[in-house]
Amino acid sequence: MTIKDIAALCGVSVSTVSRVLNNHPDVSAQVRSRVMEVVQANHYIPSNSARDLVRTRSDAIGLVVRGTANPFFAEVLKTMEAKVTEAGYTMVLHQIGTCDDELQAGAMLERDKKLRGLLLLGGRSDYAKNDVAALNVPFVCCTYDNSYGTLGEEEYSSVSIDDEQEACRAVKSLIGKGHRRIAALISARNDRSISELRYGGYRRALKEAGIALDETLVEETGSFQMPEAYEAMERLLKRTGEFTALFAISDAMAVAAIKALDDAGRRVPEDCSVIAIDGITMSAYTLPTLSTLIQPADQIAAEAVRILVDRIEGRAAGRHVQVATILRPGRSVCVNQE
Amino acid sequence: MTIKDIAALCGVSVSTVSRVLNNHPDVSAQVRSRVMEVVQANHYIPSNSARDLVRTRSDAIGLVVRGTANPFFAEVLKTMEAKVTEAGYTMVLHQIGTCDDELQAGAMLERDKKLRGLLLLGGRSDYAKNDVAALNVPFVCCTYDNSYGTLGEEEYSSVSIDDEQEACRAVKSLIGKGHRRIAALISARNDRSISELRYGGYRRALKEAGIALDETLVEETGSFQMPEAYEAMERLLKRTGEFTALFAISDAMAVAAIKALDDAGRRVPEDCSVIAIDGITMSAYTLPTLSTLIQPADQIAAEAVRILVDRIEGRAAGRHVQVATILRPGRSVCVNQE
DNA sequence: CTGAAAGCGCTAACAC
DNA sequence: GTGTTAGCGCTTTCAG
Repeated sequence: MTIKDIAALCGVSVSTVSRVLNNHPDVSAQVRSRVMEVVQANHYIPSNSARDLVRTRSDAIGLVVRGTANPFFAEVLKTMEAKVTEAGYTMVLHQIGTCDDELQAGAMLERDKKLRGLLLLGGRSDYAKNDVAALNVPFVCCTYDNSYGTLGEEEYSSVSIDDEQEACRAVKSLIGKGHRRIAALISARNDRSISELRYGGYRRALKEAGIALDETLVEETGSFQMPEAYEAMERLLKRTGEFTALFAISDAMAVAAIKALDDAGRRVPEDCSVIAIDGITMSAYTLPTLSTLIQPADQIAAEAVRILVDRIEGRAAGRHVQVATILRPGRSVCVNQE
Repeated sequence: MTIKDIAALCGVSVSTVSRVLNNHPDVSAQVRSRVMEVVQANHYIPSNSARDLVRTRSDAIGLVVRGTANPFFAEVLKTMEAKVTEAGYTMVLHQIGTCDDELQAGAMLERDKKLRGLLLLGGRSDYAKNDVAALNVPFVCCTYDNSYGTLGEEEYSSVSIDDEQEACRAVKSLIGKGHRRIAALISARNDRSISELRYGGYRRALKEAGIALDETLVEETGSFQMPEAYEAMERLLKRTGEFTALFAISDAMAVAAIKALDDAGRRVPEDCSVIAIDGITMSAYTLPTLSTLIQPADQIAAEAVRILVDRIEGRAAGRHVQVATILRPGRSVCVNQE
């Protein structure tokens, strides 16, 4: 069933049907309702392929989300959609796996949907010039920047927290409570991304407090998932129990770690304080509720859309915003009782 | 940059470029490598719109996921993708919000991507004949069926748990532990879907045990989210504390309820046992770990793909599979101690 | 092995 | 207010 069939069924031309379908004003009410009738009756749906192909320009902003599982992204996504609409654009969402390439996905979307701009939610922090050359519209990296890449400041935009700084802050808050033997649960020491950055913050906090780094207190999970975090914590506990606090680089990892501690007979926070970074909804409802530095999802989303729209409309060049986290005090941290 | 530009740049025709791009064998190695070179250098990406438009048939199976937030779906999705590939098809994923219409989204996808079949993950349980008339390929409803609809058995396929039966089983397990005053945390009494079905199972379990239904022990959350579940639990606790166990229709709701109970000074399971249905990863890592009936994600996914492929290849008519849940014993249930 | 040409279904001028 | 028609970028016969 094509627009041609509908036109024939109605005894009008394809352009008239097209006009009705696209809410153009210059169609008589009579013809309009007749066309709508036939469209409904035949369950006719216009082909987006054909539409996208013929349209030379759109008001669409693309959003490529890398990592469906990340619950934090769901919250950002919601606000982004609202802000994009508010700015008079439409949003095209595209989710990809953690293993997929967000730049390639973005380039594809740009091509197909004739995007005006691109929002990248989660991605690599090591873009080279040639990587982003595939993109011909402004883009904003959300929740990450280009710490390990070779892009110039002007060549991209970003909105994120200062991962190194915030991790440092989290660990220092532990130190402030009298903890000196602080374990770290990270994804990987050198993932050229979030984990590496936050691990760097952990190391700096220790250093600035005059505490020597003890690598036996650091465990890598290899992922951001709960099962792997639980297992990593088991390994750590098997190796050494000599710590009074734990810094986890994400909420989900922290929650799994608390369970591992509990299973090993160590109470949280009495026997081990736990702090993390993220601030997802879930960790506010687990017991004990998690103390964490929350990434302000709404602010990140709003800022990202604002920057992108400004760029699209020619009001700005590459801009980089770092938003501050907010401490959400839970019940997982207490003063060192040793 | 179009295929024409690439052709011009290479000094060949568009058909040759097309052949290279689609891995057709009849192109000389020399020309092939030259074309690839130019494609890479120019970051050329073929237009999917144009491709989809011209292609009359594909090997694609569409997957429409309704409700990004649902962590259970993420697990099903993964297995589905593997099984679809294994069967020699490609998968096209499309995520929509809880408020969107999965049939419309599916019809659109079918049209655009020339689908051979459709997998619907999460959806309404009350389709009428006219609703599904928009679909021209076989489809399988996953995690739900048509309990409240008017479809004939032959008109669709489904893979799900028996929500009423499993809820009944969950509540009976509570009764078996000596509980008689059992509260229920549901989404809505009459959502014509999961919540209504599971609430029905709750009522039947009570009835068959000779326990009168006490509506004051039933609270509606209006959603499946944790904050709403927490608040609903607060309302319930404010109204009455006279229950020794709680049945929640989902894991996430149960975890939030446990937190509400804890905040109200009631220990789980000592003061109140809690059981739910779902079996998401998260609830195995909260404290106390949740006792729940797990929906076997892998089995649902595998079964759904098998049914769909059978239908596509003409080996079967509408088929309906109900998979059994598996009890995952946690620490949230104990014998009634009153 | 390679090229020319016919559409896929639709929108948007441009006529009437 | 309505119809005619030229492409959008691509794949795919069909020739050579």
